[in-house]
Amino acid sequence: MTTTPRRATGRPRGFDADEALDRALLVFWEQGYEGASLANLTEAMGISTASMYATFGNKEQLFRKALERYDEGPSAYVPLALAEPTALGVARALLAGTIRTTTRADQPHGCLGVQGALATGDAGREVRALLVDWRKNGFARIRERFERALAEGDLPAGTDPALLARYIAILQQGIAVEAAGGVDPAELQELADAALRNWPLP
Amino acid sequence: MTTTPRRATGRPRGFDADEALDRALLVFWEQGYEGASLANLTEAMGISTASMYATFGNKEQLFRKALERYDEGPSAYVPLALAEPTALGVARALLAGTIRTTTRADQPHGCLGVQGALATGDAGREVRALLVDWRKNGFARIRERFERALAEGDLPAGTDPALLARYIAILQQGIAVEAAGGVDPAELQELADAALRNWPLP
DNA sequence: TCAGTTCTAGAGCGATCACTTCAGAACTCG
DNA sequence: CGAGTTCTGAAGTGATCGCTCTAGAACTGA
Repeated sequence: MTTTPRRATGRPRGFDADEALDRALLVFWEQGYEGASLANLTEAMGISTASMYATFGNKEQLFRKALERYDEGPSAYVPLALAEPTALGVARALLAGTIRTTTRADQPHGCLGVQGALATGDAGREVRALLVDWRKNGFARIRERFERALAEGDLPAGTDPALLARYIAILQQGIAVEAAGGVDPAELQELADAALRNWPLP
Repeated sequence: MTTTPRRATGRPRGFDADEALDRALLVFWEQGYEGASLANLTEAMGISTASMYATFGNKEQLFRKALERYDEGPSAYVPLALAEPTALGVARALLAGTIRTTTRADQPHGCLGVQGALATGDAGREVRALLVDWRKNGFARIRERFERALAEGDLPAGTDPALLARYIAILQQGIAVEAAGGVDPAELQELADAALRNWPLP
């Protein structure tokens, strides 16, 4: 479904493509696009390189699909947060979701969209650009949500929605870097609370 | 001086070690530790691999020395900022310095201490840990400065210096990620001003 | 001048990189 | 059943990885 549409004929695939993708996601998340070798990936996925190429195309396309899984799974808190009724509620939910996702014990720490390919050599140039767009898109969705909040009177007149959105995005990314370094989630949550203490109320 | 003490005898080195290090720094900064290949590095440095190994040891030690150069050069604003007379002045100078350093047109965008090795494969594990320590140390210096400010009455009683330091560190790292994505420095400066608008004054 | 020392260009090391090939296994359909 | 299709394990592709070796160049001190 999320990968290749199955044909009715021929030898059936000997593995679950979505499950293999989830395992690849964990490898990319922890080691980054360039740091994750095909040997690492296929070993974690439990399949041969031939199966990987037949199913996913190549390493870059595997990463793109892993990023989509990241959106559907670990990053699924974002649309839920944006649906919160108030701008402050949105901000709170975004930061709490970021902290939860970047510090979970059973997952790599940090954010795939940040550490997946922040600086790369030539081989990673396109994936690097992909993640720049991914982060830009995240910012744009927050900005649009705050623009709506402003129009609805949920933010005081004169508030700059883009500036506020940039504030949240920067806090998210800063939190992701801290989380990658192993900082305690409780401390990050304390910080998130403090960072929203002077939120502009209508 | 910063590298190998010169002997009086033998064939003299045919290049300036510090200048070569500066060029290596730029490559690591842009491509990250794993993304920068020895071929990239030595080509930028203008020397052979044999000269690189004789002078700097190996790739990891080259990175460690490049990070020291980073502290002395692009990151030299930090001790100056910490020497500002007030806590608010410290915070302002740290954010302004971060923005300046991570967005200069003649340098790679972003921060070496963040994007040099945020997520790596096995080969980059030690450099990754090195940068975690580098960031931890940066945070600790800010925290200590704010503890002093609290003792001096430059921050209101009851203020948590560690929390405030974490706030600055997270803003710095978030700014670094945004800068790596090409965000306009003017917008980042606007954000920095806004983020300090509710600073706790004594 | 010449012995002693250090540096460097070029070739080359085994290992690993992303990726491909191919023979045969495992299925569906008629 | 056999024909047709698809998947997979193993072996192997050229390129590049970080790193080393060696011959000789370039210096100093005696």
